[in-house]
Amino acid sequence: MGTLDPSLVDGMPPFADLTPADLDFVLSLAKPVRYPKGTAVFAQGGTADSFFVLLHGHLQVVKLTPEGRQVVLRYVSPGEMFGIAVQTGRAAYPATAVAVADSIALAWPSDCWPALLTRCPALAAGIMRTVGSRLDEAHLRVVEMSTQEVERRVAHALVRLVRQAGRPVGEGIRIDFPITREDVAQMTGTTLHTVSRILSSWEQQGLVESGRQRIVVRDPDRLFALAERDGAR
Amino acid sequence: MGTLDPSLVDGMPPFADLTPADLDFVLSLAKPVRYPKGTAVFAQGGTADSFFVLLHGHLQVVKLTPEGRQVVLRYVSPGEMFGIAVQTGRAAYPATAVAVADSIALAWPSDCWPALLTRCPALAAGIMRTVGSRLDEAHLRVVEMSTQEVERRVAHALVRLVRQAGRPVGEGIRIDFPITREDVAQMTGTTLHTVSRILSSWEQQGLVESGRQRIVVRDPDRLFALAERDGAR
DNA sequence: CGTATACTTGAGCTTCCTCAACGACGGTGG
DNA sequence: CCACCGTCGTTGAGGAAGCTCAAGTATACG
Repeated sequence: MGTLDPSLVDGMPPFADLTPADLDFVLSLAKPVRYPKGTAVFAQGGTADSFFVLLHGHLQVVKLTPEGRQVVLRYVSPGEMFGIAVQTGRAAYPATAVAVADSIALAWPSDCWPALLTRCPALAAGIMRTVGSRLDEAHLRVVEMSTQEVERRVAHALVRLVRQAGRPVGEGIRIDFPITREDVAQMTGTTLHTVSRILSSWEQQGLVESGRQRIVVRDPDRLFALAERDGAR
Repeated sequence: MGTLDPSLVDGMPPFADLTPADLDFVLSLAKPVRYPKGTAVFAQGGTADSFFVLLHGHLQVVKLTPEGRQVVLRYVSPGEMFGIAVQTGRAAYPATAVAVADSIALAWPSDCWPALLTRCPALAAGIMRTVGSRLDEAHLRVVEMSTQEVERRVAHALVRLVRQAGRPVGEGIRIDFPITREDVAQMTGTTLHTVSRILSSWEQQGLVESGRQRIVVRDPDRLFALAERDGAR
């Protein structure tokens, strides 16, 4: 059995700076795995025995509170690493990753991380950058939740989704995976009712066009303005 | 001029695993700097030309929004690293660090990080763990702000402060640096008024005892229960 | 002793959540 | 192909948590 095609991870930040030989080595340790829609890649609290790069599809990363409430931490798009708990010295995954569309990921066993690291020290820097930008995003979200009202937070969430998983369609940009009002609510710390009202209002203003598990942004500029601009009506 | 006393960083996680010789090397590149109360160690947006370990005192790390609102990201206590932006590949500090008490820090020039890394690769893992746990904390805070009411968030903030900077006094544990209602509000995403009301109410219940820039927790157990327990009164 | 900064407390109001009911879409099986 | 049913979405009414506005009071520092 040959090694995987290097073009699979073409241009993915952590692997971009590797020599072809090193890349081959890295890929030789990985296994591609399919995750049909609805299946979990790993579960919060489970032993962190692998880390991943998403090749195809979309994942939702959720955190469950002791009281049973869910919060969506982020969505994973192709090209992104996820499940990188070993690298941060954690034995267990701090959240659950679920495929929201049929997905394929490359999986590395956690215990090959030391070998990878000695062979390609540059990987460490790449991971550091990744974790660093996750930290920035998390801090940004804390600031947002501390200072902005719900409508603006929802606008911001949609902007991020469009940037990350936007797919141009007829008249607008569509979020490229099924997403419910409840999902958006769990991203923004509100309720599905409030999200529904906001989307309804935006729909009347021609800002978005949405339906069952489907959101199409028709006017990205105005949405962006809503997210960024001052409380100015 | 000799090198710094290794006992300065005794038991500080990122340096714990270094050989005495390596530790000497690391310390030879650092300079101790004093930051009187009220002065900034670095400012948000400024070039990240140094990284630090706090030796003495306490810092507040704040993020400023475009609209001019402040959010307190964390407090730094002795032994903790801070300003580690180079390590995550950032050119500028994402937040401002201000001394809330007279403080002393060890400062390394950012450009000596590569040299440090080649000499002591183990440092990378230590930093990764640090950044990883910051990420966990940030995510925890997002979850908290999404799901818990203000009183509980304030309780949680106080618990963390007690753990991190609690100093036993006569009858209780005191937060070991000046902290205002406004500061607590900026940690929890609320207003100084609400914090004031909550502390007043807790004071009447004998839970805390507080005054101008001063908070003493008299009953840590009950405070902890307030922070962790279900909405059960 | 005066002034600046921090804290307290009340009253009213806004935002958003909760509760409730209904409507619509889409997949499944007859 | 149609009817059914589960899931998702919409919308209204009421209420509560916490913010805003507004005084007024204490504490430290010069």
